[in-house]
Amino acid sequence: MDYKISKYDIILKQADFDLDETLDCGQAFRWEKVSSSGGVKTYCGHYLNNPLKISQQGDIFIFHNTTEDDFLNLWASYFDLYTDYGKLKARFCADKTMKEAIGYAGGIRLLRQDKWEALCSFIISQNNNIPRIKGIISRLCKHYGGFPTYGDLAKETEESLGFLRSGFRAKYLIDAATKFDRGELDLEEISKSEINEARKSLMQIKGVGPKVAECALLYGMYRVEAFPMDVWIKRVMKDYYPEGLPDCVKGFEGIAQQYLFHYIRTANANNSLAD
DNA sequence: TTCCAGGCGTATC
DNA sequence: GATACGCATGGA
Repeated sequence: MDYKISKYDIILKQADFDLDETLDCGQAFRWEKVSSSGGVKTYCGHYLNNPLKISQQGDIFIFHNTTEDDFLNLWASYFDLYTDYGKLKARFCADKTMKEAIGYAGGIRLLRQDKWEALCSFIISQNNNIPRIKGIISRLCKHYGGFPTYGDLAKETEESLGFLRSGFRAKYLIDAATKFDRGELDLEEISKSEINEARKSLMQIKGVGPKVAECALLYGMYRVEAFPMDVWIKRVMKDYYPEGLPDCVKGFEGIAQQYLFHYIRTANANNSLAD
């Protein structure tokens, strides 16, 4: 990794990385763009309630007020910096559609998020839109002074979570929290299970179906072979891959999915403008 | 006003 | 196992 320490900051030179494409592409919901001017963009957010302010100018990144220890142990892992995306992208580009998708947003990286937070986030995501998902999670974190533990949520009721305005999803959050709090399910164990076993375990939670389970596995447990099928990816499959995914993404379907999700949504937005 | 959003539970066949 | 429908909320 090509980085140096400058007073209280870490300065990193990193290819295949863009903050907008990675932090605002619907995989994480707690990052906020705080400024963008003169080619420098800055985001603030958290991993496991550790705060970070990060800036980007081209392929140079500044991790503000960060120790080398935190950079190497927390953030390099969170941003998946130990994975060679150049190599992955080259492999994916054997497919024409993948090549085009990567051309739209080659700076997407799969974040290694917290298991519990990712599960909750995607329970909240169902039949919902991204701005409102962010609003609900923001109210949740504001209320608890950080992302709540499952112990915190296990104490709540549908009524006491009314402030979230999360609708029918509140009871699903409580059911998940209760199952982990009582030890009926174990996130560490699930993350190490064979993937079909893991899917089955997660789907014991009310409000967790195939899609949410797949997201929890991909975004919270870095199971890159998981492939969440939402309304957008269903369109991709219908329009581009009626015969199924190409061989070149095998084993990394989840990372390929990130590029495809961004691609179909961007293409759709552009078509809407043209209509 | 109506439609839709990174789906799922339930009822019905 | 497949298919239809309701669901809370709020932005477009």
